[in-house]
Amino acid sequence: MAQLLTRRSQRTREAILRAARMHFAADGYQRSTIRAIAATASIDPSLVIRYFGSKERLFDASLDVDLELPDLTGTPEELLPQALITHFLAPWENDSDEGSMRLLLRCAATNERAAEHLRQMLHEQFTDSLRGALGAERAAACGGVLAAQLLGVAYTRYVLRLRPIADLPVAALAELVLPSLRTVLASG
Amino acid sequence: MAQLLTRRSQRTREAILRAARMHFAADGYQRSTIRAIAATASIDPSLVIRYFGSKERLFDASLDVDLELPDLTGTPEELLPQALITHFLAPWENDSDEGSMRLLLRCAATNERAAEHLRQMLHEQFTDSLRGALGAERAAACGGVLAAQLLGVAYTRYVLRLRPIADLPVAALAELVLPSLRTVLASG
DNA sequence: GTCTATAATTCGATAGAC
DNA sequence: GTCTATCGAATTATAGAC
Repeated sequence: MAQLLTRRSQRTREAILRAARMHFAADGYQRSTIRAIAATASIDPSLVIRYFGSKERLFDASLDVDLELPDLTGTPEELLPQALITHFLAPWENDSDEGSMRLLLRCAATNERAAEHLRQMLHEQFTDSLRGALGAERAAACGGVLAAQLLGVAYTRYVLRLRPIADLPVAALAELVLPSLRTVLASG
Repeated sequence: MAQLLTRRSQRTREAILRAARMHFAADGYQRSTIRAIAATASIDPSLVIRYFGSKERLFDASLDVDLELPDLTGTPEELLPQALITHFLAPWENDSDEGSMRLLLRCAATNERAAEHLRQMLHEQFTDSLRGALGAERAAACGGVLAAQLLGVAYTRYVLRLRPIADLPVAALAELVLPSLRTVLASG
């Protein structure tokens, strides 16, 4: 009995989180109202507060996502650019996940809390993943520019939706960006 | 007499616009309140409405900025990457201008009106400037990736403030990005 | 666990005195 | 042209019934 209620509350909690990510990703923090999030989740607005305490804590919970970069240790350097762009763009391309990644990039622009989250995620996951493939020294030399380029593609494609970058199939996009990534690795 | 009043109202109008750009650039559209903008401009909140009609029209006026890219027609191709990065980053580096450029990049992430403004500015000014130097065909082939890369640097440095890109002197940053820009021009 | 009702703020915008 | 006072709407968050 208690188990049933617990399961049900788990589902409610996840429904709230899913709806919150959708709204935060689409409209940013301020314009996303608890009422609208609750409506999307088909529950009462007061439940959002009951489950997450406040709008700000709900936002924090929504920001808790992963790049899910694989371990690149041992990847041959000529395959690294392709691996980087493929795995880096994957969480954005994959729409089964309702905008939890776009959320970070979008909100980091006007919300310091989200920005700190994104910086830390890039520092811990992206840079570390790179270090496994390139070693500490070269990863430090290349990491910044690589991050800027990949962030640029993501911002242009998923946030700003600027053509032609926003319209290309992901494979064509990768082809277009690969030469630059190779250059960075070669010159770093 | 009428002239004196007109000049004074001109100053007031400009003070409001300057304060608005500061707040919009720092906090985005929603979190920037008319009251706070008026306080920064040292005037009464109702004057903001009187001068600009509404918060939204004030926002539109704040978005009306220029990349001020020079005419690149005839620029030798080996000098083009350096010219691009220098002139593209200039309006962001120049802090005499109180964040009117950062405003665009930041707000475009969560405000469709700002996004449309930025897209149009890039389309009209950046792409056209490139067309003068490369011709229509090659400008179309290279423009997208170049825009993504430069936007990536700008987003990383001025909006996200991710190190090391955010901390580098602008000359060192240009050196770091130049190889990639050359590669794009060479492969486009 | 869920919902109704509402308290407490805060905001954009207006009316009118000076 | 500028300021005081305030309206009306929207928001987060809470209290308490069921």
